[in-house]
Amino acid sequence: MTEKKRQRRKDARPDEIISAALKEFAEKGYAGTSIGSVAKRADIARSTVYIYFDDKEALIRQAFEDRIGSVFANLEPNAIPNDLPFETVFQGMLEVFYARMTSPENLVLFKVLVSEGNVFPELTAFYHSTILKKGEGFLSHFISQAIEKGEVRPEIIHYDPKIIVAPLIAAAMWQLTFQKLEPLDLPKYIQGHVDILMRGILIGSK
Amino acid sequence: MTEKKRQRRKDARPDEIISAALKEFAEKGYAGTSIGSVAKRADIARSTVYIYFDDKEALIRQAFEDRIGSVFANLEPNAIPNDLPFETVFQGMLEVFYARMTSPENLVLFKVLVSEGNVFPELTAFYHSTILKKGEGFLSHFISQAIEKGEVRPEIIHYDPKIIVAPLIAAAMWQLTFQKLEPLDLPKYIQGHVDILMRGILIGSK
DNA sequence: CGTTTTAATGACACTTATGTCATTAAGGGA
DNA sequence: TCCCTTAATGACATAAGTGTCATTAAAACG
Repeated sequence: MTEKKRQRRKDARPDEIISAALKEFAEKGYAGTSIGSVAKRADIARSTVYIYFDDKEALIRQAFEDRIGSVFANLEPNAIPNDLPFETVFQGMLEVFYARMTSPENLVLFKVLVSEGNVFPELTAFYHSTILKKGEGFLSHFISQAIEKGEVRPEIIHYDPKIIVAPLIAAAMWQLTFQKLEPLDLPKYIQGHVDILMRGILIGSK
Repeated sequence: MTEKKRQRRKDARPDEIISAALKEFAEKGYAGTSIGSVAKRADIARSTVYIYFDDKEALIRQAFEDRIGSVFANLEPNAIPNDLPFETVFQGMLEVFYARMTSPENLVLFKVLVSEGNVFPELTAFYHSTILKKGEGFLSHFISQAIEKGEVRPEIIHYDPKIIVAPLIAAAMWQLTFQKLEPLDLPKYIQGHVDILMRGILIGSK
């Protein structure tokens, strides 16, 4: 059996606890997770958790604040290359979005959001403004550029931009719920998304 | 205050309890709901619930079995009119799907599924085979017909059919989570879905 | 090396939920 | 109308989780 020795690591603890918590949340859901199980997973005493977090609510709050950034980190609207055809750039962009949205890291947050959105409206609002609005802004900007350059039908700007990325949201949803049962063939799925969408929004069909 | 009098209603109880449970689940989530709160909502004693259901798990199981049917009830592939243009029929079909998928009844099941899918894999499997596979089959059949009639590009059959209805799943997802914050303009959303999709999959663009 | 600080712990009191069961009374049949 | 079946209830025992606090010991410091 592994001998245990107390360790004092004030700085590292919070992050370790959050990581452990997110793993638990992914498995049992937020409401189904006890502080005790988080502590066990982090390999510390239950009461130690209370040194760093007031309660489970503070834990999920902090988790959102800490981890939500990674989803859209390092995405700069200005970084979009202006000389390549829309379709090429768009596909590249989508691939990044898909990878990030379907990452285990983001899927947990997503899952907690769906389950506990009613209970913690601030989390919903936070995710909405941080991830979705940012993504939507990024997307709109990008589409506008393409319209100006005459590549995309101008009417498109009047549609709900969510339509454009709906398959992305659906994919996250799907992976979250049915991955084990029938995992998505993501590259193929993306290809379908891009093909149909491009024909749907580009000026002049192939 | 309302005077209470015991009532013996063996036949009606199970359904009343399930209804109360689903309302609770919608508000607090499955894991966050106690048998006590369900009983209170159904206006009966807590122990009465145990007469009809072994435990909370039995309750959600029964709820799925009872209520899942309504989503795709009365949908017959053969009932699809064969003489109207694909776009017209498809839009009509989508409208029905949207209405059913975003109904509160279905959204609760959906929510429970996302939150508790890991904990109760059978529920996931049940929903998958009952709702999704059925919907997918229905859709594929419909698309095939349209391809045969020369209305839809034949390549479409090779795509993941989920792409076609992804905006539908995304819409359910959205309503479930962000309805209060930023409700979908469903008719407009559907219009966007249909427009882009039709241009994307029909033979010859407008 | 001895002292001091404080992170970490285990035990305690408390709250909330579960599942069972003997008791009660609704209401249909004789 | 009275009785008898059994649906419904309230009370009980048990289990699981919460948050607090005095005690312990790691490790930084002089």
